[in-house]
Amino acid sequence: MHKYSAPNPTKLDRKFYERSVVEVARDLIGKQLIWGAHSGIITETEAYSGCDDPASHAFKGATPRSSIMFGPAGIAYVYLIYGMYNCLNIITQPEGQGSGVLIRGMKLSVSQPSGSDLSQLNRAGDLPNLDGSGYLHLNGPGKICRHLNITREHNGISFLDHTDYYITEGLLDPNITTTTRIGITKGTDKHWRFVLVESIKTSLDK
DNA sequence: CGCAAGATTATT
DNA sequence: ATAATCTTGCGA
Repeated sequence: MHKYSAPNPTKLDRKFYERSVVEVARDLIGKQLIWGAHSGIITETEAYSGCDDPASHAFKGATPRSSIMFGPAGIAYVYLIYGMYNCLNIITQPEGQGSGVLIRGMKLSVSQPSGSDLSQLNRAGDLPNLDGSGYLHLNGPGKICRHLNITREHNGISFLDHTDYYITEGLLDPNITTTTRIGITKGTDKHWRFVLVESIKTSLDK
């Protein structure tokens, strides 16, 4: 059984996001993401650093697209990949450094399961729920944005000063593993992918 | 201005 | 394995 932080958890603040991108990526695992009417536990992240990371959009410096990565921490960076999927990132580190965390997986709270959601709801052995309802495991950055209706229109919104877009405390003591990052051809040596162990699919899952 | 590559996903 | 689909950034 998981332990959750106390009710009325505090919103993660600028100091949290301003740290090293790898630390922030790791520490976002198990946190609760609030996105409008949606909320869920973050289960998978990847760190993308700046000029030292060839896989990062910030590698070659600020471009029209990547300049947001060099801005202040705690800001959403949403980009389109392969012409059809959006990806949500959160900018980290002090201004001018160019880095961000890709949100790759989450357990979305589903209080009124219906239709196609029903067949995908996770059941036995899964994370317990905050409110007694179900979780939908969104494993993949494109799936998250599709389900939560996150688009490039949200590029630049702040997680620090909105009442309906923010991240709070979640699991008290999450088990986290690291692997190399997914879907990239450069920077494959860095183990900057973080996964909540309890969310890893096993043969016992349905 | 043309073009290749891309932090993905669903399907075969 | 591969198609789908279009933006971005680079080089000419």
